[in-house]
Amino acid sequence: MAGLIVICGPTATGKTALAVHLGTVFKAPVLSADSRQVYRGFNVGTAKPTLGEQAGVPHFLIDIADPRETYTAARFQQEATALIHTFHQQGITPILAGGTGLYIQSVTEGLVIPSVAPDPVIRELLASKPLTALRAELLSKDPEAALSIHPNDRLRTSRALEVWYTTGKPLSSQKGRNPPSYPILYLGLDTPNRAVLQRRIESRTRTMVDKGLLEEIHGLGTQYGQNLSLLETLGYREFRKHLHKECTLEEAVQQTILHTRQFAKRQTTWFKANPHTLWFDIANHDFEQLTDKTEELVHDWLRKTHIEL
RNA sequence: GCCGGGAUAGCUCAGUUGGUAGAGCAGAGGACUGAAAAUCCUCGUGUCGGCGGUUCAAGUCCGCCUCCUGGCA
Repeated sequence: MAGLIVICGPTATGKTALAVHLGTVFKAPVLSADSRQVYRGFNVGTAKPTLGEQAGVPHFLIDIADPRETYTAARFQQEATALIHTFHQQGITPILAGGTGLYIQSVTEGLVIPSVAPDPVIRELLASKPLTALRAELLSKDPEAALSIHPNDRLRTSRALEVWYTTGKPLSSQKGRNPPSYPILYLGLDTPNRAVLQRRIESRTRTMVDKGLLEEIHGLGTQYGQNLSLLETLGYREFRKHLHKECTLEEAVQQTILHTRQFAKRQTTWFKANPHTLWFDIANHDFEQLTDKTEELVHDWLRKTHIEL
């Protein structure tokens, strides 16, 4: 019997460090659940685990996509699920750690994602039409989806239509859940003290600059072209403006901090919805206390769920 | 010193012929099924710089004062 240990929480709370620590202690591989760390070349700006961190514990689902392709939640689900299955066959309980809520949920709740791959042609067509027209069309084709999607949400409206066009069936009838049967332990890192998180985000942003974020962005731009859409990613977008002389370095830093804080809030909202998560306030614990407590919890959980290492 | 411009929500500013005020950004909360570091929703009482005056009624008109700001000296 094997299970899964999830480490979730907003950005800059120390998920990576905790995952590496627990992975080392329990000899568990770490699966990253991060929609940007999957891409090769996006290292500094995504706070990707360093080679040193990855050396002690095997990491997966990092550097598995080319920046020119579009990695998706469905693909993540397939790859993560396959990895977990493989580990379980060896009696290994892996750690799934990251900040992309949808990616984690796709695995832990076994989301049944309609199997319609993004179609660039359809998307381009939909992008050219006024949103009200898309909305009206969706209301007639898939009223259930239309009513659950806000009229201003172009992205979701388009997606629902894309599913309709390619399958002839409504998106709403193709969604579902098929949760896995193995036990899952959810550990969450966050803090109600927003000032603490703000400081961590600020220092991390400045550290990224010191570690060569600007050089990384420049390199990606020359390697893949300036219209690489991934360069619009939070933290890359802002500093790219500075590289293009559209703002000062400090302005880019401030914008990044601001946007990261707003992003962290969205992550918090997402993860809060899971009632099973055991939360740890990073403002009240130093790293050692955190590792002690979580180690103990993992031990208890392993015993309780009859998981052997 | 003289002549202008300004002072309204944390910030930048709207405010029509007088009827006790509203946008963007910030902030707070929320949603989320093949783009998710994306996309989207909800939330606005503030001595309208101060004191007087005119008026049924003043952010809005008049006077004085304070503080910014541009020009001329």
